[in-house]
Amino acid sequence: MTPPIEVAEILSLVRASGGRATSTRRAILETLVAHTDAHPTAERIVSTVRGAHPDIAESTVYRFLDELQRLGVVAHVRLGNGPVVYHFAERAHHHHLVCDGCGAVVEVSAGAFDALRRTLLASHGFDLAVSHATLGGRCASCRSGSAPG
Amino acid sequence: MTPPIEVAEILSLVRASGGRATSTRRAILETLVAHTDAHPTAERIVSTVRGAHPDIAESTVYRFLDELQRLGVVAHVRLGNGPVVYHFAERAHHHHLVCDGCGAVVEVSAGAFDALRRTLLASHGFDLAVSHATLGGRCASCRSGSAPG
DNA sequence: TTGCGTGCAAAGCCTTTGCAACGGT
DNA sequence: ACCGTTGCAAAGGCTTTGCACGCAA
Repeated sequence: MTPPIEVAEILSLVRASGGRATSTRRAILETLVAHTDAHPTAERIVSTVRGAHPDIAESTVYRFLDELQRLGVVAHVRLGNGPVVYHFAERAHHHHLVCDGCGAVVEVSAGAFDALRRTLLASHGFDLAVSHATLGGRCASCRSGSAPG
Repeated sequence: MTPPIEVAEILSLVRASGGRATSTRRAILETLVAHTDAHPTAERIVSTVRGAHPDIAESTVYRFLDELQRLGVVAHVRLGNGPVVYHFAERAHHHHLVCDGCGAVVEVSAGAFDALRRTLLASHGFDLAVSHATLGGRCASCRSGSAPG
């Protein structure tokens, strides 16, 4: 039930779900693995993959990322107002705090959310994703200053 | 420090910050007050305001909502993939759970977040907004069924 | 009178869609 | 051979921007 994070395993999962393991998809996955600790946008993924596949289309990346998301392999997150960023669902044991004042993004380990997660499951039957939260608020430095951005 | 939720008070706040109290702005605020318990999009606000101001431009609404957000009067929230929705910051004592499977939006009272809020403040100096959270996960009905959307 | 606010129209950013050719199984 | 996948290009949804006129303070 735990989605894999190795290229070969993910491609097996794709095949098992009726999809096909193409070289383009392998290249996209390799890029994602290389960015495991970052939060690449679709555009960033495209330009990295172009190293190996110069003709890859943006739409291909969007479509495959969508499928990976459906399979539970990756999650997409909105940080601030920019484009969506992607990351492996299993690898991302953190959530994001986005400052309303300056737009800074702070990562918090998912452990801080354990209690909340249990609460939401009990009260609303809602299973909070370990990887998928973006919370607004005001960061330490914006709070010490006075005015909003 | 608590932002007001009455039209006249908000317009005073706008003036105090160097802005001007125009009839267009009054109409936008009245629309927001009328939608206090909903989550209107910019488009919804525009079409409602057109009742009183047929020629109001979308850009005017976006610009004023931006300013209200800077003043801390309203917050904007992303629910799912659609357009941003707006609401009064003070009135919204709830957060949003968005189901990754079916897109359903569940509201949770902010009280459930009190413990988390204290934790984040202590550990990261981050002041979680009472009104600004959107959490991903899987809702009760999608969990009882088996497959994702 | 000063300069912010406004409508209009156009551009912008990110993402999705249609379609014919391609390629995995 | 079948059918999912791809590149290309165009459209799409939502939001922002430029500019000249109008109006609040």
